[in-house]
Amino acid sequence: MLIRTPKEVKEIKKRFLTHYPNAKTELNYSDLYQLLVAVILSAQCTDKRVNLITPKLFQKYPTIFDLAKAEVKDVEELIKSCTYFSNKAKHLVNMAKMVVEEYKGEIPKDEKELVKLPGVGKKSANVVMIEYFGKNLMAVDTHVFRVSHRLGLSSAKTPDKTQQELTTLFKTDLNKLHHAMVLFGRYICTAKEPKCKNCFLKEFCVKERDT
DNA sequence: CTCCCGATAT
DNA sequence: ATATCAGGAG
Repeated sequence: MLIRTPKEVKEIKKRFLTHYPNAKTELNYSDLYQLLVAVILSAQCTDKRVNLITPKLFQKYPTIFDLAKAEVKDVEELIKSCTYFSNKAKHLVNMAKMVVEEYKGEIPKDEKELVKLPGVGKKSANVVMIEYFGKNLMAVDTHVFRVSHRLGLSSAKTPDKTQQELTTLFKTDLNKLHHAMVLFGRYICTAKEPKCKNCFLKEFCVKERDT
């Protein structure tokens, strides 16, 4: 269902883009391998925490080939301050093994292939496509999902559906909008106590606190 | 739909 | 002490 008029959508889009002109991920990385690892670790975990973990991890495993040969227990030790560390340690090593064995060590460059990797779901694959390859895609994480609902841009019950709706509504600059909406959700339209005083989209808030 | 499961704010 | 944050796999 469409709550926002096309004119309102345009205005919301414009404000996101002007308030966050240079939005990008807050994950630290220096190449595609590091970005993919950081994104896998960031599932249900804050970027801040991931950034605390990755320096030592990348020092011990500088390339995907090193990670493919790693002991899961050693990886666990390095990422244990991260939520679901046990699953993620397995995913990281298995992901690296798959890339080495099935893709000659070359991390795939499209979403369809990325999603096949252990620990990589739709949101993570989209984030990599947006961040590294600059693709015009909308990735829907918990922030984008919440913000979309509060702004009346989506009433979908699943992130997948919200992604389709946002893609249809915005059409262009989806990658920039993704980053902008994440930052907006993380620092202003927060899950718990939204900073409504600092909100530059107040007038579009449906004021329904889900959950 | 359940499990996974640490850190931080309250 | 407890509620809340934050995605993917089986």
